[in-house]
Amino acid sequence: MVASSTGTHGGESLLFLTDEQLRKGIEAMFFAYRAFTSDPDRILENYEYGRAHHRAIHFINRQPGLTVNTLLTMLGVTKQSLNRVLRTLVEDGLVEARIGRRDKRERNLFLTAKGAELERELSDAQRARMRAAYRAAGPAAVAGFRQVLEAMMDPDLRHHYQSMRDTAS
Amino acid sequence: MVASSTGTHGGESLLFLTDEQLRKGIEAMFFAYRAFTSDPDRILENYEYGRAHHRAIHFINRQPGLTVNTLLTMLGVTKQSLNRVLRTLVEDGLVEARIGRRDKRERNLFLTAKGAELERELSDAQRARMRAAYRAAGPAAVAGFRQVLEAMMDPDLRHHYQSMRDTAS
DNA sequence: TTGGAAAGTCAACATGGCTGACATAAAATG
DNA sequence: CATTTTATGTCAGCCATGTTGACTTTCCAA
Repeated sequence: MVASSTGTHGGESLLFLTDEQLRKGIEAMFFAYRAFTSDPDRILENYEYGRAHHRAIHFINRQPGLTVNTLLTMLGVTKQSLNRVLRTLVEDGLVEARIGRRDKRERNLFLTAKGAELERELSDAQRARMRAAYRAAGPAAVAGFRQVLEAMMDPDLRHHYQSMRDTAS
Repeated sequence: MVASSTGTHGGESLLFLTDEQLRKGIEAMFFAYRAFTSDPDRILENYEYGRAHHRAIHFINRQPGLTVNTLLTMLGVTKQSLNRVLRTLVEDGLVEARIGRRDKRERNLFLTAKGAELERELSDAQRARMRAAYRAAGPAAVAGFRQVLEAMMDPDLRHHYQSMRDTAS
């Protein structure tokens, strides 16, 4: 632990809220996110796909059968933008778009076996880095990591994050 | 199922390293980073600048007088890409590129008063979110947050991160 | 029956990555 | 001094992925 920033009994040091500490946090986000995306990006160079395809595949895998609209709000892009990506994934047989049973206007999205295979390759790489970082930092740090990230999210997106099935995979 | 990886053999619970936990971490990074960039992005819409300009301004502010090459490696883009951004910033009087004293081939980059002003506006917004997240999560969580992010970085970029002037702690 | 929602599509445009090629000035090296 | 290397800048073009706007089809629901 950062000793100096934890010395807060009644006196409230709040050293961890200095502009300098906040700036360190900002840069940590920048550099870590770069690393975080680099592994899948490297893999995707071998395919005709990009980061946008990865994101779509990730969320379809996470929540099989989700509708286009749901995916849209999770990704935070326009339907035109997503559609361009989704179309190639469907054409290439990585994603299946089944007409909704209740509501036939909706499309429920699923990964095919081929799609699941790519998803695994991408997420394996990403998990490997995450696992190494988690292991190096330890359980307590991981808890803090998650707490801060969750507090940083916009409330509506936080709901998407929290609503994840915690038992899956 | 993750059940197998929840096994607590040896007494040390590695529950935080299950695939499910790692996936939560991956999504936390995604959603948090989205939020993290949203505030400056919103501000930049009022100007003719984008995220790339923000990043350049950020690092020039952090390390006044740094060379183009240094900035290049920190940002991890090509010189053509950076130059496009840097040129507009210099033309618009936000950045000054002074010829190096020791080595006249080099350009030392500085923010002008106008550049510093925009930097402050952008980083104020970003810090505000970071501060709120830090405050909500507390000092111990912040320490863990930083530990995990640092462990996640590529070693060479980690050096850039660590070499920051760190006045506090 | 009609209005609105879900999805798909076309077109056009902006940003910001990339590669490749080339120019200039200055440092470094033989 | 001559040559090579380095730091920077620039032009041209390509690609991925974001945007807005307009329009269609299908279908649910009031």
